[in-house]
Amino acid sequence: MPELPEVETIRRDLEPLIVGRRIQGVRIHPGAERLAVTDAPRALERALAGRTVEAVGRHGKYLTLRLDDGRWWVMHLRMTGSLVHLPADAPPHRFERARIDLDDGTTLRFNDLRKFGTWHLVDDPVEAMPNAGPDALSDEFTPRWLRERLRGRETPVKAVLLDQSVAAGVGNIYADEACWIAGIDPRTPAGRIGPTRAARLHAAVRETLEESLGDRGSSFSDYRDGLGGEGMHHLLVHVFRREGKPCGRCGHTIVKTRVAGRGTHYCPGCQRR
DNA sequence: ACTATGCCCTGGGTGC
DNA sequence: TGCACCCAGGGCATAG
Repeated sequence: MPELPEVETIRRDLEPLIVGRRIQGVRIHPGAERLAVTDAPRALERALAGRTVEAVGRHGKYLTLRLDDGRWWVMHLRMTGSLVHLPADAPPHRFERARIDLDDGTTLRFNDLRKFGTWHLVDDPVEAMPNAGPDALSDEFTPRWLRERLRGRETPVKAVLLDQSVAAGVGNIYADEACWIAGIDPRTPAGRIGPTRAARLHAAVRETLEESLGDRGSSFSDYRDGLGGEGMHHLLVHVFRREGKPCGRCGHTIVKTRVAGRGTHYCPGCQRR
């Protein structure tokens, strides 16, 4: 599942390889028509052909490619998507859903087992992400902002962390990790998190995202970076998918439960309500 | 306004 | 070995 650290790794990998490159052609493969959200597949392919990539940005889990006609190609990889730079003659991955040919003889391959990924072609990136709040690594995501968004809510604190209007880019892995770092039970009603713990949680969100980014993300299953390689951070997580194993801080056995409809991992020994 | 649930999708794992 | 079933989940739509 590419979350903020994974998408940022892809962005950094691809930026030097595709900025200034002209798109020779785009092909959305049969069966992957739903990838194209804003236009029909053939119309999207036509609109992208001939454009030059001017910048590669990111907001939350969205990749944003600025084109030379002023429009934005906004991609979301959802759970199993990847975007890999390869030579034109490299064989397709088993789950290749689309292919982009560039003017230097290289390609980008959009691979996506579950076909949940999306492409938008828009005048402004916000059109593709109407509910996106501040990026979790931006200056706009502050302890005060998080505290305000937690206040008065009955919903579990983890559900607030997963809300992209609160902190864009946090997904299931890093929500669990942030709660562990902060010593907070992910089921805790959000309104019970006071200013001190909110500040701790804010710092924990930043810490887990930055640590993972330093390790080029986490490759639990399908995630690959912009060059097709794996991240390292899944080897260093504290709780995510570590149920049955000992907590590195207190030694209690990590458990798995369900919170906000998502598999949730925490340590009952040192994460408090 | 807030909260919970279902939908999309398919490979991999489990149980019989 | 084969087959049916269930699970994973981001973002959105819908219902209560």
